[in-house]
Amino acid sequence: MTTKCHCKDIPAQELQNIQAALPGGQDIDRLSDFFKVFGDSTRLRILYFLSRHEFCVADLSALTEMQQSAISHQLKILRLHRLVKYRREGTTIYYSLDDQHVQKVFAIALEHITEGTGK
Amino acid sequence: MTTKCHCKDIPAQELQNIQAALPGGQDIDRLSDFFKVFGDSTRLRILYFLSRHEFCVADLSALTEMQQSAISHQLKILRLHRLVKYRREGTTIYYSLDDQHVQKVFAIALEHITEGTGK
DNA sequence: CTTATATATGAATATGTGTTCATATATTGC
DNA sequence: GCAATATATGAACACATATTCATATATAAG
Repeated sequence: MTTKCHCKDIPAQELQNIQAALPGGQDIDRLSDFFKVFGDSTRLRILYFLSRHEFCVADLSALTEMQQSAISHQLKILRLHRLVKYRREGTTIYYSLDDQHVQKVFAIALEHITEGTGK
Repeated sequence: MTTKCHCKDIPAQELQNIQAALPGGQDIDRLSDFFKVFGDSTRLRILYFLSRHEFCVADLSALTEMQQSAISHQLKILRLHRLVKYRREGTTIYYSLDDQHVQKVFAIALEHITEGTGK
């Protein structure tokens, strides 16, 4: 749907260009899905712990003080988004980070959080 | 709650250090709240448009093809998280980005999304 | 094959969240 | 004051999602 600008100073042509350059609907959805993964404190804590060390499910359960089942469910989500990988050793499964971007995203988000008057 | 590692090769001391270094519960919550804001495609599109130009509510409504009310609700969330700012001109209110990190976060997320086999 | 252990999974539930609808507020011009 | 316009807001609803409980799967040891 082409848009008509209600405001005075934006040429219709420029508006159209901007709208046309919007990443496709699918890309936007993939982007928001990516961020959704980080939008949960349990998953965030799991990612934090894995950023320091490889851990098995039981340990993540203990570290986060959450039930094993909850951790397994969240690890599945992290797996599907390729943010963690795992290896089996007997009955134990060790998880670790599978993405170099995780650390970067953390760093920038922290910048935002900590800026301003100790907000 | 101090944790006892179920796995063989991690010294209890190191575990404790890792858990102790976890950002406080409040910080984790603020972090996940920050990401939650990006975890919605409507908000993401608004942020994208604002990254290209300042816009009034009616224009954002037209560009996103969503009702004015929905846009206002989302803009409120973006305001509360200090991601956008606004200025009034008559009855019209112009919104723009209020955070330098937004662009960076976008870039890194896109890296993640576009890596691999055109996933 | 049976038991024990570690992890995964499905169903149920409770809580959170985005959109819509109706309406309120704020500004401008008359 | 009143009408018109742009935006904001509260309630309702529909939908998504995180956790729990019970149970299934997988591996190892005997």
